[in-house]
Amino acid sequence: MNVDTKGLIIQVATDLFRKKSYLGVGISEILTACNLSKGAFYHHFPKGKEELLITCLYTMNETITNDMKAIFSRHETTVEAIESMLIEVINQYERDEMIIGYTFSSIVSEMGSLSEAVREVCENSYANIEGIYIAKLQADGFSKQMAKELALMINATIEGGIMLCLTTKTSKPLKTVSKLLPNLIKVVE
Amino acid sequence: MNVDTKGLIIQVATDLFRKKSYLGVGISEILTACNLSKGAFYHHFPKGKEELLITCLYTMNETITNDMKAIFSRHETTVEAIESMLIEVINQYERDEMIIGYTFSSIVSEMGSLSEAVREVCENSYANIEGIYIAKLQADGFSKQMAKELALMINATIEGGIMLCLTTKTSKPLKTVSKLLPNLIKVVE
DNA sequence: GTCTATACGGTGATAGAC
DNA sequence: GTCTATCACCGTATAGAC
Repeated sequence: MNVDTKGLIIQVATDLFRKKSYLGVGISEILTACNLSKGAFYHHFPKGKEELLITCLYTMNETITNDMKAIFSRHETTVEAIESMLIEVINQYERDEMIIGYTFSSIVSEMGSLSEAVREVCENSYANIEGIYIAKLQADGFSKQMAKELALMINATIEGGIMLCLTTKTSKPLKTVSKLLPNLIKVVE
Repeated sequence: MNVDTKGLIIQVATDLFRKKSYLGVGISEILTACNLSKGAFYHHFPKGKEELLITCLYTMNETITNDMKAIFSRHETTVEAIESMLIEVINQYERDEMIIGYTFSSIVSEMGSLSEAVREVCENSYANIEGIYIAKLQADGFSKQMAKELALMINATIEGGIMLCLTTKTSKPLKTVSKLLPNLIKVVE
């Protein structure tokens, strides 16, 4: 019936993992939402739930970096690109009451110490995200060293801001981040 | 035998929750580590695991804010206090390979959308932490409005930095945060 | 490639003895 | 206040029919 069962599982699982965390969602729940049975699942993911998670992380990573690259190519400077990106995240959060990208922190918190494989995928995803910042910052004229440090700061602040949005159930933290983050970049510019 | 069984449970549970996340630890595991049985546990926490978590969060919050207040009273400015605080966190992380405070993000990620009660305790804890920053920033001469925004930024950046430390298994992210965060505060000072 | 049926361990939680 | 025994349920995972 369905052309791409595996794709459906990944899509539904990614959505549920974001909403209810990885450990908070069971395979049965995912399969019920997909209208599929265990047999179908273990055919596509013989190594089970963790294999599914890692696959989800890879596709998330690809989506995020593609989105970011598109935004960053449309703007002159790093500051402008980040402001534009954050506006998009904030709008999406206010619309869906859920942040659907740019963050792997929940997975790291849950699985970072339990699964080395999962931690490495997350580390790699963050490196990709910071890579985009670094390239743009260097184009802005920052030294490679400074660009690296700033990229890390930007990544940390945005991730922290997202987490505070989830904690307070408002978009205010990300709005403040969007307002003050440019100061960090401009001060050394 | 033990003078304070409830305190022991809280202590051991807090430690395990930090190491393996809330959903990743079962009650049985906590009780084995305590050398106790279900009966003892449900005597002290009749409402079960979530009640235990909330109790742990309260004591964590108290410890963190007490530690922070002690550090902040020893230093003249916000920048100095934060630098001192981060040095402590970094040293502790390099010693124990685990961050044992200043962060509720893993709990928020896991339980924020599943339990409103837990989310509210975390929100309150973050408000307490930011309150300490705000008081010091105002003593530095910042306006109330500016102090609030800066406190949020500081909180977000440090939480994000901690999360990146866990992801990369190094203390580098927090070191960079410690180095660059003062720029954010000084630029408007 | 998808189904049904099942195995088996672990979960949170309860009841009742001491 | 702590124990043992037991509960029903859900977790992941497997086997075999179609």
